[in-house]
Amino acid sequence: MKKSATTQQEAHLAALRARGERLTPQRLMVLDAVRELAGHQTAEAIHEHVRARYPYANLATIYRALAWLKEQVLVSETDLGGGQIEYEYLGESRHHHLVCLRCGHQQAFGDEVVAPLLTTLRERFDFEPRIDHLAIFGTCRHCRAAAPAGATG
Amino acid sequence: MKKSATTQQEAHLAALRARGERLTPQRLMVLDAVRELAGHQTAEAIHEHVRARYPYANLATIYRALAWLKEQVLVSETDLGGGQIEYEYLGESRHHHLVCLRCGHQQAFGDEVVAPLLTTLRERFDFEPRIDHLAIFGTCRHCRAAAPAGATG
DNA sequence: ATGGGTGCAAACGATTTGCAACACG
DNA sequence: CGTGTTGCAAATCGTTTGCACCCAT
Repeated sequence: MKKSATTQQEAHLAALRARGERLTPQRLMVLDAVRELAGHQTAEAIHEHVRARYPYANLATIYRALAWLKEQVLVSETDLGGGQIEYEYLGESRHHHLVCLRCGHQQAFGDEVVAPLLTTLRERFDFEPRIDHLAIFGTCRHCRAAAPAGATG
Repeated sequence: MKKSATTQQEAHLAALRARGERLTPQRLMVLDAVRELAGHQTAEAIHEHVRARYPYANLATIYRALAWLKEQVLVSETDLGGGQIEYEYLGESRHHHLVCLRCGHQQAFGDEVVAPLLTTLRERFDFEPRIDHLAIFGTCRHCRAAAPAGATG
């Protein structure tokens, strides 16, 4: 019997309130935006989305809300090297991405693929990893087929 | 019979020359700097190091040389989130780092720990990963012991 | 001569911050 | 009521770029 994502979410938010954290409208709007947009989003894209309903929304506030949401493990922050940081909603299930260096194609994969690595790190180094999102660069299947190995750039 | 790192290096450089790549003094100096400094270094630190011998060295050139060295897989680029990109010499053996979110402590670990993950990605997604350096954040053994789990920030 | 590399200085632009007014708990 | 948050605008600062000159091929 698995609770729905929404219920889970509500519980999470309630816990935050109980901890005395401030769930301001702006923060909630940013959370909604990240959830609705889905996938990696830039601060600016999130800003636009929020602006649609709340025109006074300020970019600085978006950044501050995202930083806070990241602390609360509700949002992940990833730098795909595009000069802009990307944010993503963290639902119940973590997932990661394979990014092709040639064509830019992105493919998601589940957290279970990374789980063994995490276990190893815990056992061998007594280190508790906190991997919210992993971006692994390389060459996708299409580009592998299209060109001989070796060249990466 | 394993060749020395230096010989290996020379072979690599010779191969570049053969390919028609330009091994300018500046690029060589940057390569040396990264190798001598060891560990993650910022562009500025590398700049300082090179400057000691070649006062005319320019930051912009350092950046351009680093970008080139990265393409040649002689140097890795990592963003540890400190607002500055860090560069590291890529010797024969890859290694990665565990970074503690609390105390900032860094611990290196060998590529063999990551190897199984790479294999999985290859087999399951036909994706050829190119992981020059991985920075995994989390809580180190000391901080784990010092404080109860849960809190990450 | 020709294409690329370098030095210099100026531009860039995503993110951060100071401050006063304001809202939440 | 007091501490934390927001909005606004300006600052920050690591990195990139335009351009003229120089080098190696």
